[in-house]
Amino acid sequence: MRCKITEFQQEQKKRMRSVQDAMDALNGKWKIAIISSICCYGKRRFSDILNDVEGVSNRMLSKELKELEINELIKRTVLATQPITVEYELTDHGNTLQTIISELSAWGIVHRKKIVGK
Amino acid sequence: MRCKITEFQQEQKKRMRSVQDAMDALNGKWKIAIISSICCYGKRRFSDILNDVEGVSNRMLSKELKELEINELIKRTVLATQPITVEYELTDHGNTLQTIISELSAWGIVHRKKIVGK
DNA sequence: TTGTTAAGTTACTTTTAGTAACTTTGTACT
DNA sequence: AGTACAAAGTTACTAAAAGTAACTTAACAA
Repeated sequence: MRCKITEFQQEQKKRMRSVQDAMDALNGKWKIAIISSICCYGKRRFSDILNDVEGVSNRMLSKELKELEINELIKRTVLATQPITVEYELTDHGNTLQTIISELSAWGIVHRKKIVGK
Repeated sequence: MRCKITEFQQEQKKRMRSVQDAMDALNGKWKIAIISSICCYGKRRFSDILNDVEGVSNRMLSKELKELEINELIKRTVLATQPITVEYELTDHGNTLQTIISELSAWGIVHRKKIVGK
């Protein structure tokens, strides 16, 4: 019987847990795409994001934006225009995702070449 | 009427598309966690991954592993032990996800401090 | 003969995502 | 005055994905 967990194994457990913590905030089919839309432009309105993110519906966009707001990754601002527009932007915390998104983008290009575009 | 799409906008579109390409390969609640389990240990058996990834069921693990194999991110090897064991390891292509996973792990730690562990 | 192990699969239920139509508020057109 | 349109959603309903629990297969050990 194993009585002592190695330091290495404990490290892996921590690593696994933190990866899951990240994914809990970013799960859902559209979140990363939504963040990258907002990220690219700085500020972005509901209908702009709806256009940027191919395939997302207004229902899903609304839902995912709410969850991103709860996780303090984006900030929602209602503008007193006519008709009203709503602007979304990344919080400082949301901005810390920039490197991850850049790398995902780079990886996506390689992956498409390898799998999709054979 | 806008007749010319700016170069900047075209760049963003490409960026968005490649992010989606990446996410298409990595979607599903458990894929990233599964990859990081295999990645940490080099080679990992079905039951090991089942243990590493907290909350995943054997049904889901089986399904996600199949999809990862289709996307050529992991390699499956049946060993002639008794009872048979199956080893999973990252392909070269799968290994290119290492930096993304490390960054997700680092981000997850920061995020937990900010949101969960307040 | 019964039990155990690894790596799954099957049948069934619950949760999540997708679709399409509707809402609200003010402005512009006829 | 009546109709239409726009932005940012919401609602009711359907389809797809994920979760649960029990079952399978093959070989070996008690």
